[in-house]
Amino acid sequence: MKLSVHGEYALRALLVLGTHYGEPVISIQTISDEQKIPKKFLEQILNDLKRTGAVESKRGIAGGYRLARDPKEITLAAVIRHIEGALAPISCVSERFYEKCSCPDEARCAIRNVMKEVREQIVKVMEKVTVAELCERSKRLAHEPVSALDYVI
Amino acid sequence: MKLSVHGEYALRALLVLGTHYGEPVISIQTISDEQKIPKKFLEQILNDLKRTGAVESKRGIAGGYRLARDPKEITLAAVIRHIEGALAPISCVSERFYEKCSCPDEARCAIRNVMKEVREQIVKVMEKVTVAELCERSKRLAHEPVSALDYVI
DNA sequence: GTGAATCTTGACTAAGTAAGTAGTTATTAC
DNA sequence: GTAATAACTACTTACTTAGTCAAGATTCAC
Repeated sequence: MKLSVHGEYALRALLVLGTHYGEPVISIQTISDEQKIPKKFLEQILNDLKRTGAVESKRGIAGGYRLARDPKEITLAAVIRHIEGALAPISCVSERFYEKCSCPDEARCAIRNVMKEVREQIVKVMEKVTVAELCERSKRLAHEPVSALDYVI
Repeated sequence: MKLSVHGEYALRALLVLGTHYGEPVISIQTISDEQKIPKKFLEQILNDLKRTGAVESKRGIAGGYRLARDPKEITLAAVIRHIEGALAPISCVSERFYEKCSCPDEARCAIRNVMKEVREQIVKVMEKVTVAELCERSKRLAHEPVSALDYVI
């Protein structure tokens, strides 16, 4: 049920680009430093994001990346779907990456029935949250006293 | 965000064992036939399930498997956690499989904040649904007319 | 134009996971 | 006690993931 680092890094990169939205471009180096992501690996990921149309790049000495669209219009669901594929826990309940599974009667499969619920819940959150929302949360969290934050051990 | 086949097969096997709850034991062969799961692969999975305490086995000529506990007490969450590990999409929001991630300030990480919501939603469904519930759904779905079922293409 | 900084592309690799196979051990009917 | 059946254990193969390396292309300051 896990997101790959690939997907996680993509979100982290978008968060950085989102907070600097409006500025010309941000270099890979800056993102890499800020989020502690291996630079060469990050290059690949930003390239993926570029192919999906989330970011655009500028080459050369003052080059870098920036969001290609309004951060309000980039949902986490869309990003993850492009980078990782299905959000659904099993592909027989995925709407965009549907694949038939081996169970004898898919339409009457109880597991599929449950997983459809899980999928809906995941999509509900990921579709709602945009890069803009992510940035707002980040800002809000930065101002909250540490005691108010909930740690998970 | 996907469940592995391992986890899926485990649930399918438990569904079979659940519907035959009360009977002495069910052989791997039967489960394999009923759910079209490669037999030898299924052996491994049932073995895993045995180690987690969900099923118990009987060897020899009339051997097989049966649920070790009341199907009402076996939640999908518990099964998947044992077979696959964390339900959470990233391990820094997992309660039982927590791992520190590389982000600079975990407590104030916006992505973590969102993923915590996703995790909660997943857990909510998976914790609620037990093997007994799965069997009921299966029975209910079997009796519904095909037209009432929603197909996903 | 030269050089330095940056993105771009592709191949490469090491490690881990998934899926499946083969052979072994225990139980019981006869 | 032997043979059949079924659980159990260990191993293999292929694929994916996470990350590196190297060479190339573009832009801009000077």
